[in-house]
Amino acid sequence: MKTGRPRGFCVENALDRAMDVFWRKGYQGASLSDLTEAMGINAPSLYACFDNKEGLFRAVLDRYEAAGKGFLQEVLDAPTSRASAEIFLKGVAARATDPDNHPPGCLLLQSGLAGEDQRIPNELARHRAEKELALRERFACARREGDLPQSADPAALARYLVTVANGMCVQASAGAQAEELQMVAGLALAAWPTSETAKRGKKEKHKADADG
Amino acid sequence: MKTGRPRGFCVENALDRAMDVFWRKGYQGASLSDLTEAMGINAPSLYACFDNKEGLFRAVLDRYEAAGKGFLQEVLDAPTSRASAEIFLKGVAARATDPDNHPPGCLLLQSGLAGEDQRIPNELARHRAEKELALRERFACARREGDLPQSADPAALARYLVTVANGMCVQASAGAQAEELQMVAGLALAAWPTSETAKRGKKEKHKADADG
DNA sequence: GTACATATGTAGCAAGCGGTACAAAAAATG
DNA sequence: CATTTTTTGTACCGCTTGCTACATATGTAC
Repeated sequence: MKTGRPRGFCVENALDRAMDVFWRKGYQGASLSDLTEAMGINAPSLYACFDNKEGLFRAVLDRYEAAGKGFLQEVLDAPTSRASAEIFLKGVAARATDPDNHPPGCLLLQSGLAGEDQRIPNELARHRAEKELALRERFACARREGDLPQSADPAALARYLVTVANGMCVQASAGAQAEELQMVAGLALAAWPTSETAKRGKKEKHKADADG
Repeated sequence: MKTGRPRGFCVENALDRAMDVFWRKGYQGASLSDLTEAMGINAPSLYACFDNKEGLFRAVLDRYEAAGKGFLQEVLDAPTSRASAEIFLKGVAARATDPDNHPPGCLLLQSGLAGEDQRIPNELARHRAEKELALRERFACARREGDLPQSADPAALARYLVTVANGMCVQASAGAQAEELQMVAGLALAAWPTSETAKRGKKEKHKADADG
């Protein structure tokens, strides 16, 4: 058994409180006093557990990513690339405007696009890029399987989706409503390329209409 | 003639230097020392001219908006809504990745989505919303004139465009290349609704093909 | 019990923050 | 010339920042 005085607070609860502060105020805007007050602990406890402010932030980031892992998997597991795109965009729209749970927007953007040094912005960009990569591989696979036309560019499609998603998060942080973002998601999906088989289907239907 | 010792620096040059600092470091991340050093002046000169840090930032914002006014007008003056959308998205892609002139991304996002108090984020959101409004009115006009189908929603289309634009700026700040964003713009434009006349034109062409 | 290991609260550190007091400097006005 | 008005550089203010020294509290191991 581990010896020593036991920790007097729940790490996960504390991380959730800290996440809320970083989310609302950004990395730089969140002061140690803000954080310790929200977490209900004193500075030495924070430093003993997370080393420093950046360590705390990275722990928050890990927890954030863990919480979003299920959603990403749901997106990747969708039967078609089109379904993946739809679940992704509509899910982001819903999650970015979820009234309880979290502030509007996305922690990966709110906490800092820019900073006195670039380390945190870079870290956040890395996390975002990971998801873009996952989508790209999903779509590359879809193209190999004929679910996407050969003319489709998996990298471009993935980039397009995360671009729209990031934009929706910006809109959400500025007060956009869930329904408004759902409409954006719907519009964005209209750009999705039609698969070869679907194209053929359409052509045949047209031909049938003309013949009939 | 105005009496007193003349100002020893060019206000517009100083604002450009300050803009660069705010752009790269964000509002909070830009310290007074950073700003005065970049502007080549001492603190008292800054305070005499711009009141305080927030005053300087608002002056920078005004200058930023003035510089972008021509581009916005070009977008609104385009002959069709579709052309407006294309000029807008491709222009944003180009401007967000312009290597000289400015850091990558967009000042209205880089300088702060979140902050210790919400005043700057709100101000930035207001500026972004202004452009969305201008686009909405452009598209509402286009619908009245038959350039957009009656089924099209001008507000949704405007929101969609600024969402994609904001997303592209996020991508640019994370290092995305100009060509990559141009592809995103191209994809996003594929979602643009077809006008009634264009639809009719297509149908007639199909009919002609079938007839021929 | 005693010894040890870890966590906690108080109190405070050096450094940097946004902002300013003050006197010298540089122009127009008479 | 002296006067007035504004800007400039130096030097500094009070405050907050991220962070820590230190003594005490609270657990396990023996």
